[in-house]
This record gives sequence, structure tokens and C-alpha cells, in this order.
Amino acid sequence: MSSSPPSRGRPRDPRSHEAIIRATAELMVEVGYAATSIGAVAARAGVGKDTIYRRWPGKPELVFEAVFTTTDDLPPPDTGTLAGDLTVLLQGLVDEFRAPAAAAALPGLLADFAADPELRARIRGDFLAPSKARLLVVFERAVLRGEIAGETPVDLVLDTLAGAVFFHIGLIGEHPDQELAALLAAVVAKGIEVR
Amino acid sequence: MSSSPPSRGRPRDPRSHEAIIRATAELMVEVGYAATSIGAVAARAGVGKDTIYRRWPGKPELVFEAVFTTTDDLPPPDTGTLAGDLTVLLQGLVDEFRAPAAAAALPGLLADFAADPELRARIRGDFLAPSKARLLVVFERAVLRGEIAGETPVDLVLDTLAGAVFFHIGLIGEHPDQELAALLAAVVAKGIEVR
Amino acid sequence: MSSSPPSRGRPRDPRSHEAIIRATAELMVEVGYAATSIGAVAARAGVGKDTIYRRWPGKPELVFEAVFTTTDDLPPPDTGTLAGDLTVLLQGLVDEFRAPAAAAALPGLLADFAADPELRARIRGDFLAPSKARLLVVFERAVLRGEIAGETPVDLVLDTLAGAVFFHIGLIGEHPDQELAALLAAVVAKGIEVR
Amino acid sequence: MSSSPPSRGRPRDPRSHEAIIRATAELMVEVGYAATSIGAVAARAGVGKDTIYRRWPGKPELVFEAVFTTTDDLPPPDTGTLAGDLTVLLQGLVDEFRAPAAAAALPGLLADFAADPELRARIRGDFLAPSKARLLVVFERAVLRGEIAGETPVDLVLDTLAGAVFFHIGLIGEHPDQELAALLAAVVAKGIEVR
DNA sequence: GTTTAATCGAGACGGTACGTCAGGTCTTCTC
DNA sequence: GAGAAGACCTGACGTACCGTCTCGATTAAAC
Repeated sequence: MSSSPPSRGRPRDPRSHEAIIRATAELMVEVGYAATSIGAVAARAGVGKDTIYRRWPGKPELVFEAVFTTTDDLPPPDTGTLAGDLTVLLQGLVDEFRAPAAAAALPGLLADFAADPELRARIRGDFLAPSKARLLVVFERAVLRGEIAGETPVDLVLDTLAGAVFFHIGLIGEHPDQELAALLAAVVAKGIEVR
Repeated sequence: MSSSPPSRGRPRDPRSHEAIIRATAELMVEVGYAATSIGAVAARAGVGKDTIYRRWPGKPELVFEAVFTTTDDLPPPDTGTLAGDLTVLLQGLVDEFRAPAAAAALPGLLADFAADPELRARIRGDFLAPSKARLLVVFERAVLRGEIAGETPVDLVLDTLAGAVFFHIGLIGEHPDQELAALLAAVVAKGIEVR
Repeated sequence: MSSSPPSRGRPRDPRSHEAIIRATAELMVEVGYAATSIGAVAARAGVGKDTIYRRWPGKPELVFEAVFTTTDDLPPPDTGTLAGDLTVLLQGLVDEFRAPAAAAALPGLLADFAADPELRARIRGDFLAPSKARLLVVFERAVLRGEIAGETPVDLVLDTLAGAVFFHIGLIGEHPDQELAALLAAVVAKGIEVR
Repeated sequence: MSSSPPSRGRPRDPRSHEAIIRATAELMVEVGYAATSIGAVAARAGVGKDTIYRRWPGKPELVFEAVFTTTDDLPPPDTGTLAGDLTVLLQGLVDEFRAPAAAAALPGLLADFAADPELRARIRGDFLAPSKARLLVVFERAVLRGEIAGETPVDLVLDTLAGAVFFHIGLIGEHPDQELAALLAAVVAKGIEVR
């Protein structure tokens, strides 16, 4: 289908790619997003700076790829109730935001994304897309069960869930309570239910 | 109690203070948080860099003061219902986050605050404190009216409200709908009501 | 004579050679010696960088070959007088140093040659050798005519002639006067004549 | 006369200036002109790169000042004969070109000067000016003594003398013979004498 | 006719230097 | 002592070349 490029010249070394990603993730945990420089990543990965700039336009894109490796092909949760489904979904967000590299990277990363018009679009496009797909399925089932109305605003609910977790854990640095996900899920589920 | 400083030598010029604040707010709107440097602020304010560093430890503190001037001594809303009160409260947050200087500053500013342990504490301490005070009163009245339970977690609800608005408007840059505050308030109020 | 190489594998394409030389000479005139990079030569010649490095060790050697193509098999001048012979010889040097590509290349080229011990020897060995051969014949005839002594220091005279022309034209960029060669020749001839 | 600037702000530290000059001269001798980078000079001088760029536009100007410190206010030679005067003058050139730092710097330095139109003018303007002043006096005296004609081309003679020494010593790297200056002076003096 | 090997264009690779800019401190003179 | 000015050291930026390497594809001579 998509005609792969003729692949002229020396192909890029996948070991460089991997070393860069690993070095980035390590530095993120050790010194944080702001103190991580492309040069330091290159040095730790044993790689030239060009080798990084050849693959990523800048630090935000590199860190994004390094930190969010989780291929979110988890199936949408199906617990039988909206609150249950939201709990599973939220627990996923909590786990994602709490991972050391992600926690260290998120505030600075999102700030850089927000500052660039082109990257800003990718927050919803790339970052939230997997969650949105799962949330859509959850909502469809809830509509069929008669729990919520058909026109429930998915984007706004997702922004609220993600925003709550990000603010609570990412920014303020609160250690997440065991039932945080369940608590938030209950509130939101009850809030959007038809009755 | 606080021993007034000995006040030897030339006193600080309040006009410098004002010029710095104004220059900072202007630059925030014109070039954004990341592209605003202390040197540029000094140049525009017609001030030496030291005059800035003498008053603020760094860019985050300066910008925080420059952008959030609104002395939040508004009285807590009292519309008669929890949903009504939350709507007023949320509308305040939306307006605050939507102001040009604040919108331009917030993501980078919060990222810098989150990166520094000392500043991180000020997010809840200084940034959210006024809203929390008002929310506490709102909650007290709602408890008296029997709308919510007494042990409703104020901090978590506030994080959720602020997070939702910040993510929706600050990060993603969504133009806030006219009824955004009312919609969010309705969901959250319904979500935390006892019945 | 020279043991022909075993010549296994694909032979070198003479068209690449020619294209490289041409591209080098063009770039020399257009952007100068310092701003000419091997990569730029390769790109303009439609050739890989290795194809250049396979033939020349570096920029100095490449430029030297590209710029000094003049196969100096001119016969030694024989005008009947030392001054006349030197005039012809000097005019040759002037013409050589004044050619656009040579004028653009010479200062940087000689600097690179001077900086490398191995290349430094080639200044006298390759660069000045043809002129020296002709000057030797001119001197022999002048000795026979009794114009100069037998022990006249050829190398020093040649350095002086070349140095004068290089400094005057190559470095300072003086537009050569019509009689420059004759004038210099007259001074030097008179200076080394026995009486 | 020249109104000294009002001198606002912190004055430039003369110790930085001196340290930079010294570091440059040392590196010139140790690694040569081409291998000397501004960054290396800064590191050795214990100085930031900006401190160098604040004072000099680039490497050529810096090296020029670092290497040619000799305040050429020597009085013009006056030995009684043109050949004698030229010998003294040439010996000065030989000594200048033979100094370790100068010998290492000259070819690359002159190449960089020749490559930039603005700097090119300074070769005659700054570099040769002191020698030219002295040569003019020498010529005046020689004219009064009737040794040479009044219209002897000073610039051309100076280019020849400087070119000969530069080519012989600077480029080819010949160890200068004890009588080199006297020999060249004799040839040139004889060459331009009226009889 | 098949191996074998060097060459080709292309471009990735680890380095090094570039010249600029910001951070935060210091040092001068002036008020 | 505060203030404006600007020098100072540090360190990161993103780009450009360096000379080497690794691809797949040619192109001949050797087998």
C-alpha cells in the first residue's frame, strides 16, 4: 500500500535509536525535563547530536516518544457499569502519570507542547487519542444501558478526567490514594448519568 | 513582630517595581513564557537586571506576581444551590485562565513550579488558596442544606475543577463555550451530592 | 614502468574524476577556498563523498589538482638577455596567479600546505618545480653569456620572484600593471648581474 | 582629543584581555593557526567565549593582535648606504616572521585576511604600514644621496621584500641563513639603483 | 556464465567547532 | 545602599563539516 521509500544510502542504525530513547528516559528521571539537554542525551547515548536531530525535531518530540512507549492497545474496559469502566480507565491514566519518567517529564513536556501551535494539536491528537477511543466505546455501552445520554461531550469529559489526574499527581505531586481512580470515576459517572 | 528592615541607603523605587511587572505581562502576551527572558524584561522596563533579581528569585516568581494580580478577595458565591455556587466559582477560574497574559504564562509557569520542590508547594499554597477558601464556604453551606456530605474532599474537588479548566483551556487551547462553567459545575455538583 | 595496478573489480569512472575537478574549480571561483567543502563539491559533481576521498586525501590536494592544470611543459624562454628571459618567466607566474580559480584558491591553499609538514615539502617539490627547471636553464645561459655568476642561488631567487608576485597579487589583490613582470624582472636581473 | 566614552557599566577587565592574548599566542605555537579554536582559547584563558567575541570579531583579528604586539616604533635605519639600510629593514622582517608564534600563524592568518575584502585592506594598512613608513625615509635619504630615482615604487618594493621573506621562511619553512637579509638587500638595492 | 571485488550515489555515523543567547553574579559610576 | 549599565563565566542551542561507515546497485575482469 504505502510504497516504502527506496531506502537509498546507509540505513539508520536501530541501536542508535534505542540508545537515545533509553538515555532520554534515564535523564528524565535523574535530572528532570528542563535540565535534560539534547547534548547530554547524545553524550550518554554515545551518539552525535545530529543523529538525534535527524530523527526528532526537538526535545519535546524526543521526550514524548521516549516516555510514552506504552502501546495503548488495551481493549476498552467492560465491567458492566459506567462507574466501573471509568475506574479502569482512570486507573490507567493514574498509572501512566505516576511512572517515574512520565511524572518527571509531564509538566515541562505539556508546557512545550502547549507553546507550539503545531505540537498543541498533538496533545489531543496523539496523547489523548488512545484514551478517547476507549472512552467512546465505554460511552456507547453506557448509552445502550441507558445510563447516559447520547450527546454526552466525550472531549470535555476526557479533558476533565485527564486534567484532574494531571493536576493532582503531575503538578501538585500528590501521592495517589488507593481509591483515587474509583472516587473520581464515581463522581464523574454520577455527574453525567441521566438520573 | 516582623522587625521592619533597618532601611539604610536609598529606598527601592516603586516605579521600577511597577515597570517590571508591566513589562513582564506585556512580554508574556507578545512572545510567551519560554521566550521571555529576565534580560528582555529588564531592557523593556528600562531597568538593570539586578533590580529584578533583588526583588524576585527567578522568572517563575516574577511571572507569577505579574500575571496573577487579581486580589481574589471576592466574597464566596451564594446563589442558594451548590450547582449555582460552583458555576460562579468555575466561571472565575475560566476567566482567570483565559486572560491573555495568564493563558500565555500558565503551562510554562506551572511546569517551572512543579519542577522545583519549594515552588511546587506554592501551587496549592498560593495559587489555589483563594479558591479553596471560597470553596470551603460553599461546601459548608451545601452541607447545611443537606446537599453534600460533611467529609467531601475539598482539595480533590478543587484539583479536579482547576485541572479540568487548565487542561481544556490552558493546554489544549479550546475556546471556552459560553456554558462551560455551568456544564462542569452541574456534572461535579451532581457527582458529589448525597442523593 | 610503474607496475600497473591489478585492476580487479570495477574500474574508476573517469567522468566522476572530471566532474569533481570541474565542480571544485567552479566553487573556488564562486565561494572561495575556505567556504568550499568536500560535501559541496560532491553534491555539485553529483558524486558521493567517498568517490572524492578515494582519489584525494583531502581538500588541499584536490584543489591543487583542480586549479593548477597547466601542464607546464613550456620551453624555457630564450630572448637573449637575462632580463628578457626573467620577464617571460615572471609573466607566466603573473598569469598563473591571476587566473580566477587560482587567485581565489592560492592563499588558503598555500596556508594548508604550509601547515602540514608533508604537504609543505610539495610547495617546492610540485608547485615550484616546473618554474625552477626553466629558471635553471635561463641561469645556465646567463652564466655562459657572463651576465651572472655560476653560484647564483636559484632557490632564493625563485622564492623571491614567486613571493613578490604572490604577495602583490594573491594576498593584497593588486591588479597587476601591464609592465609588472618587466619591472620586477629588470630589478632582479640587475640585482644579480655581476657588474 | 578623542572624547573617551562615558564608560557606563562595568569596565572590561584588562586581565581577561591579557589572558586571552597570552592563551592565543601559546596555542598558536602549540597547535597552529588552523587547529586553534575560539573555544579552546577561551578555555585556556579561563574566560567565556562571549568575552572574546565582545572584543574581537573573529579569529583573524584576535590572532593578529596576539601575535604582532611589537610596537614598531623603531627609528628608520640610517647606515649611510641604501643596501645597509635595506639590510637592517629586512633583518627586522626576518626576525618578525621567524618568531615561533608568528611563523605558526602567518600563512593561515594572511589567508583569512585575504579572503575577506575588509580585512584584505588591512594587510597593507596595518600589517605593512610601519615598515612602509621606515622604507619611505630610507628611500628619501637614498634619493638625496643620488642612489635611486625619486619615483621608485615603494609599495612594489615592499611587497617584494615582504613576499620574498614570507615565501622563503613562512611558507617553505626555510631556516634563514645568517646573511639572508644582507643578500636580499644587496640584490634589491643594486636592482633599483640608478647606475 | 558465474563468481569476485572494487566503485558508484546516497546518506547515516560520532565528533568538533561555530557564533548566539540566557542565566545569575559582579563591578563600575551616579543618585 | 539602590539603581542603570554592562562585563563576566557557564552552558545549551541548532547547524555545518569532518572523514569514516554501511547500504544496495553497477561494472568489469577472473574463473
